[in-house]
Amino acid sequence: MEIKRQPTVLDVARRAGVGTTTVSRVINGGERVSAKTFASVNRVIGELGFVPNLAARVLKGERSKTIGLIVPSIADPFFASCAEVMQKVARSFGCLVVVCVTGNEPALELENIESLYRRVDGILIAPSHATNKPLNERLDSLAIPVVSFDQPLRHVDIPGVLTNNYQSAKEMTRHLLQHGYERILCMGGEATFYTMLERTRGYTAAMEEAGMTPAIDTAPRIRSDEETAAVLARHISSPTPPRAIYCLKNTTTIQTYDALQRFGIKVPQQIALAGHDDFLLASSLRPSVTVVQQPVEEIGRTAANLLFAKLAKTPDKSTTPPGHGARLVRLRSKLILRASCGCEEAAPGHLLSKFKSAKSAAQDKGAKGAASPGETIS
Amino acid sequence: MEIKRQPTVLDVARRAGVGTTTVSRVINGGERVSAKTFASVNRVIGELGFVPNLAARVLKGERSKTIGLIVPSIADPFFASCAEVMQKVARSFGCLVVVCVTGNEPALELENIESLYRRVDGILIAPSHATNKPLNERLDSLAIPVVSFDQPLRHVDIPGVLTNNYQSAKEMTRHLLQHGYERILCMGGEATFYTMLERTRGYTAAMEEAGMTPAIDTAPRIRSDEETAAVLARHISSPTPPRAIYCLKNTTTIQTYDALQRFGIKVPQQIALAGHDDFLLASSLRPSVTVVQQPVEEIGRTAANLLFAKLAKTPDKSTTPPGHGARLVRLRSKLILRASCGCEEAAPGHLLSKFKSAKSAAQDKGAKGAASPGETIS
DNA sequence: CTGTTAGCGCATTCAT
DNA sequence: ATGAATGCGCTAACAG
Repeated sequence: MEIKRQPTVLDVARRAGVGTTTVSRVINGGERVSAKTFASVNRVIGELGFVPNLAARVLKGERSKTIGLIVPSIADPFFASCAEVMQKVARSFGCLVVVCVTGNEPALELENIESLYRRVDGILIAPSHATNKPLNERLDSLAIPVVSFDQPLRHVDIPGVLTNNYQSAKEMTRHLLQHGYERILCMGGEATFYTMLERTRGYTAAMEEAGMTPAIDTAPRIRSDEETAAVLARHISSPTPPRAIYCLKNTTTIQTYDALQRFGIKVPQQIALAGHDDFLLASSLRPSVTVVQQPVEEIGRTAANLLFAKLAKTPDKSTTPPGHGARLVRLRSKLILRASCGCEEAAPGHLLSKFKSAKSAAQDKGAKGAASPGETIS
Repeated sequence: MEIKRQPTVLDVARRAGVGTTTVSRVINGGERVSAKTFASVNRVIGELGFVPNLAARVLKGERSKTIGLIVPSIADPFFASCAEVMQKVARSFGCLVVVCVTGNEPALELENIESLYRRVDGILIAPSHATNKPLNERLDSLAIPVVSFDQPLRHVDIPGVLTNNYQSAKEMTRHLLQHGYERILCMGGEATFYTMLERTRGYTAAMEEAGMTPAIDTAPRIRSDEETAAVLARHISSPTPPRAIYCLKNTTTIQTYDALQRFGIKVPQQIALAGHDDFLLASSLRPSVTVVQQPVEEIGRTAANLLFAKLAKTPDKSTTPPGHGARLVRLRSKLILRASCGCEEAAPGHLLSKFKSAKSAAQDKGAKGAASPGETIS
């Protein structure tokens, strides 16, 4: 465990009998260096365990090889999955990712941007409010590439990746209507967010298109389990109880599902249910839950790639603000029709027989290591 | 949108009519500076929008105000929740968090450590293998504080936070035994990990204590849905099918639960189920799922605090390796007894009446936009 | 192909 | 209480 000072380019240079420039060239790919010196310098680098000091590089105007990710919450499965892919994309570009969570508080969003600024090469952000003026302006003046996802940034020249919230909400509502349900309630919290607004719009459009009266019950803040249950109870007890419910967001869907269970209400026989955003176990619940599924990983990958594309276009050190070319990429969500909306449950029956045949095949070492390669994470 | 060069201490100094030293003093708290100059310098800083350049500071030997977090996956709810608290703790210390995911691959773990080294002030790591030699040694030679969590690091002087996996697995198995089940199967993937090993040990101990024969079916890698189903099918079809199943990890629990549903097997009547690690919706499923619940947030908070405690002890710039004082903090998990193990389901009945009273009070505008501000309802 | 040299922006001795 | 000068480690002119 040597506590010696970390070796520098100068140490390497001396030991290799060359100048510091040559060392610098070698660690940067070895342009304009003879194969011989290249090799010998590289050897010395190995011997000394030399690692270039990033701070010094950055000070010289090089990139920090780090990008920032700003999300409302990293514990939220949606953002967690996004972060995972983004991290992978970043690593493929030799970049690290620093994660900031905002809890959807504009003040924290701004604060995070400040602490990220001049420490990262670019920023990926899932803003809480599309029209946050100070945020928009600050991001616009940043001189490093920014890409938004999940929600767009209005009024500024910043590209973003989002899904067709409006369209898919409309389709889901239509589907509910096709089941013959007339009174369809739209429930959710965080009603002020862009995504929620879009979904509400889609719901309303489908209802009006069918000549039905939209019934929307949202709250500005995310609702607790108990709040959701109380709201639901009120609607159920009303003279015109809903025949179906469309939830704007997966936590609402889960809370609603849970409350319906507790109330002893049969889904979908008494009240049908559909939600926006898929969630783990949605297919394992009985009844399984019908949802609009967003292409989460694709969102993350697309946003990250967009950012690195901008980074690639802007030569190092150029302080030039990201040129005009803002684009909104809109990805398509899918309707996953399961049982809670009234569609047939995928025959739950005794599928055991299906696996019986596997029995002999897997009889080897207790199925040990019979791992199918990669990407299992679905 | 000024594209001007970022202001430096020199710019501030000139404009304020003082020397750079004074500016430096001001931005570092203002020791040895008259109140008057302090104020005037501060004003200029505001006017110019001056922000100290971190790279230059780091180059001078200051801290980077950044910590690294290395986890197998950030999409995993357990690590995502940890990350969220850690991020919060870090921010309270003015630090950012860079997240690296390893997919449990030792090579990536090492690679991440290298890319983090000399860019962060400390590292939080959830190692995949407690006894990974190169990893242990590298971490030990790092000269910056390291704290492990979820799994310990063996053979090195590095503190860690973990839960009583052995004990809680034993208790859960005992509970299953108390239900009168005799053949209890222990299932899981990633069998080589410390946490899994500990849980397996606990299960075995409880079984042997009761004079039962342990039956363990694990795989070195995490299993896919289909693999789990196949493994399960084999056991069920065997001459001595299990009466209960203890799953080592939440994904396994979910997969098993799902497979049992598909097989049309009644839980817990035909086969009882219990798992290690709680998960979202475990209480909403019917039957609800009995689990060992780890204090996730507490793990994250404790680990982060441990790291910052070490950071506080080591004065800036000191290259002194973290002194000896490694401690393992062991947090207690809880048994959450729900229905899948055979315990009574919390009466699902028609609790609607409980909420009926809210009806009249909320009868206003057809519930449209009748969003009660925040938490009023409770 | 290779070496010398001058900063990048800041904290810091050492004078004053 | 304040300032001038120095160097952290690296890259990029600019010679050779």
